[in-house]
Amino acid sequence: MNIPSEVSLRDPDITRKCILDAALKLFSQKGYHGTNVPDVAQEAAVGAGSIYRHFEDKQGLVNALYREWKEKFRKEIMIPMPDMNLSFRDQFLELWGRLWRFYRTNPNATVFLDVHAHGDYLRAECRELALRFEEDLQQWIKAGQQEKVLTNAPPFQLIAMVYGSFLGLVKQEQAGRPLKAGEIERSGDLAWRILEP
Amino acid sequence: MNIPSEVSLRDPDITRKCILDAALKLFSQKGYHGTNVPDVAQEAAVGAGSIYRHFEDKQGLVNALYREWKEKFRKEIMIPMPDMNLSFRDQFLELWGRLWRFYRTNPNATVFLDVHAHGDYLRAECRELALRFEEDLQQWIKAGQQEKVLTNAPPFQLIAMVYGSFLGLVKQEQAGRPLKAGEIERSGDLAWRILEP
Amino acid sequence: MNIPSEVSLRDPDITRKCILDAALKLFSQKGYHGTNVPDVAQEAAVGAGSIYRHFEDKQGLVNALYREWKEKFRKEIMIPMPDMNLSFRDQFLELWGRLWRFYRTNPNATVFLDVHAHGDYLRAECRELALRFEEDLQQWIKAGQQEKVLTNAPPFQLIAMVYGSFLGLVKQEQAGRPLKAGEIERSGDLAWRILEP
Amino acid sequence: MNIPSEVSLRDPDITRKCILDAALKLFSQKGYHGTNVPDVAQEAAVGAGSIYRHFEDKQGLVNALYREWKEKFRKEIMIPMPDMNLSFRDQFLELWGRLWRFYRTNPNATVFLDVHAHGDYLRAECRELALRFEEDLQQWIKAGQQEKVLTNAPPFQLIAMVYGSFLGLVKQEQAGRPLKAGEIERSGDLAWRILEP
DNA sequence: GATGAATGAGGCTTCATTCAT
DNA sequence: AATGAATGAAGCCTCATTCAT
Repeated sequence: MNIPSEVSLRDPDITRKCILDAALKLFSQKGYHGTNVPDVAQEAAVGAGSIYRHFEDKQGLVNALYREWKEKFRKEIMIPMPDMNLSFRDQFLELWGRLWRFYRTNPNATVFLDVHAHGDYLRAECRELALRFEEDLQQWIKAGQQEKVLTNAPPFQLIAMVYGSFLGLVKQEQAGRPLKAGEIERSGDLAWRILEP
Repeated sequence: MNIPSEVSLRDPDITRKCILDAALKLFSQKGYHGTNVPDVAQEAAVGAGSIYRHFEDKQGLVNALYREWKEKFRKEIMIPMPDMNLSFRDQFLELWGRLWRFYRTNPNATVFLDVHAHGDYLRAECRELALRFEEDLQQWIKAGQQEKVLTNAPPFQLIAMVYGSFLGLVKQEQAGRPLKAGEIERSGDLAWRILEP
Repeated sequence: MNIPSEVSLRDPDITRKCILDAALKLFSQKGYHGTNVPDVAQEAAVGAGSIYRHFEDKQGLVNALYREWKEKFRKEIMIPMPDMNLSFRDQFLELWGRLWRFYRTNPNATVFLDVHAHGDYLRAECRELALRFEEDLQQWIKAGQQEKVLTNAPPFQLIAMVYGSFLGLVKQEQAGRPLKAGEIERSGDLAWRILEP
Repeated sequence: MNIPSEVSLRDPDITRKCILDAALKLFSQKGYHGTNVPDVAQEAAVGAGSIYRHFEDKQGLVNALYREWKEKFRKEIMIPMPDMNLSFRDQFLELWGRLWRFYRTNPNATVFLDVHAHGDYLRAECRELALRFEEDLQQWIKAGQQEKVLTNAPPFQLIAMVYGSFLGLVKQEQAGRPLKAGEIERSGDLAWRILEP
């Protein structure tokens, strides 16, 4: 009854990658509920049914996407931790630079991770990933606070303010106001001020 | 004097208010596409059809909601501008305090305005509202920069970083980690550092 | 976006009845999996969505249908039980006559109850209904066996053979070979022989 | 003499048999529309595509299955016809015994033939098979009626009642209430009564 | 001949919207 | 003005079928 108009010979892993890339683009632009599966399929240039060969369902797709990117994000930002012989300021500037590198390389992923951080379609496992990441950062902050080279405030709040600053700038870029090279460096100086003793 | 022989059981304006409140709650929690009209009606304790008597359609509802709250937000934050005889630092702390007052009084609205700031269901008119607001803030920043009491960086970026910090803290609260009274004040100090010369 | 082409003013209970009747017809003819919901809607002359206003889903629909008809069947066959002053033969012939009356009045329902008796989409509650019915019949058989006016064999088996005979004849009718009036009566005589001592 | 240099790993006929067996199991349990082709393939431990190498399509598969089993059924029940020197009662008991032997050897097939006897996916050829079988039985009945050793009623109806009784007992077994050896024999006595003059 | 990933029509279900009451 | 049952387009998902390997 159904005649596939074109049979792809792609490696299954490549098909999976195409789907994830298409989903990333659409989810980051239109959100989870605003994106529909057939559109993801079209963007990925696969049949709608193929998505279900690689993912349980739409929810399984966001969760896989979130997990993959959150993990990638964590690794690129946190591993390896900046050289502890550097000053905390320089360590911070390194982290800030990594954030920007990640964003510039993966703008959609950066937006996606922000927008989907609290959807009720994310499974517990994904929420824990996010938590674990913040706890690692917290350790770093606490160390600096004990050395009196970071200001004294609840670590979670410092993280929230610094990462919030970063996301604020990201939204500027997304709205069509990109930062120039020097401005990015400058923004690191400004963000560092939040943390200074 | 005429005494109405029959008094409508519900003031239409009250019905409208109920709908807007219900929509605010649901839109802020589940997003535009994740919220459906019958649920808004139920939350508002009105019939589904009644929504269409007060708003063109679902899109008309978000737009009205966004306009009303963005306007309210603008007024509560910007009007009147802090006393220009105060130091810029104190002016800023006043603005930061207003942000927190607004958030604590209207947490759903604060989240709503953030989450829906870039939906493609927002009509141009709403986007302009947001822009105009930022331009007013920009003026304030530029004035400070000319007086050399605010750091030199593109005003839009400073706004983005400061408001981003605020939103970062708001997300912390939404995630169940509320700031104590002293911490809010402290956060103002920290945010101010971004703007210092 | 959607404009109902025709708005029905039917009493909701009537709509529900129309859906049940349409479902009975199609389920009995094509089975559960062979019947699709839009077809039921069309047969019932309602919109496809309306079915979900009255029933949880397709499974909820079969279950409701099965429950209603199994109950109706039980009442028409078993209530009131034939006069116990009659001979068991006459009691049986009365029951056999009721079966035929039920079938002739509700041929689709008779087939439906047979075909769907063991579907794994039937909820436990429905299966119990069927069981309870058989247990009542069993009581009647056991009474006759104690009076030595019914043959001695496991009651369940006697029920199975007699009701099987009835269903065999029903299938003949469904295949286009209806029994004439006298033949129905005759079939009662023949079926009775199974039960005779 | 030629020795094949390479022996096919699987005899095609065996593959075909595996598919038919898997289909029999699933079709008998879940019906035609309730069974899907990939599941048949998995049950048969073959690739989904292999089914289409042996059968036209899903409909071709049921039809082949029905034809094979109906034919096997006919042969096991009717060939050779019981010794005509036996009394009709003994001839009947022989047939009844064959029915039970067939069922006990092929329970799925027995259920399958019953459940799928009237599906509209069966091609005319299959329906005729069923008809021809009944006509043969009819001949046997008519002969007995002419000898006045079988009761006088339309042969089709007698067949329907007797075979209906058999199916009723089969359904009991399928429902988990198996007949003991003596009860099967007993059921033959009871079924015979339907036919007695 | 066998495989199984890919396909997309079609099934089940949701929900924005209407309108008779 | 308010209601809420009804509607049907559109979304999510299944599965019969194909074909490159």
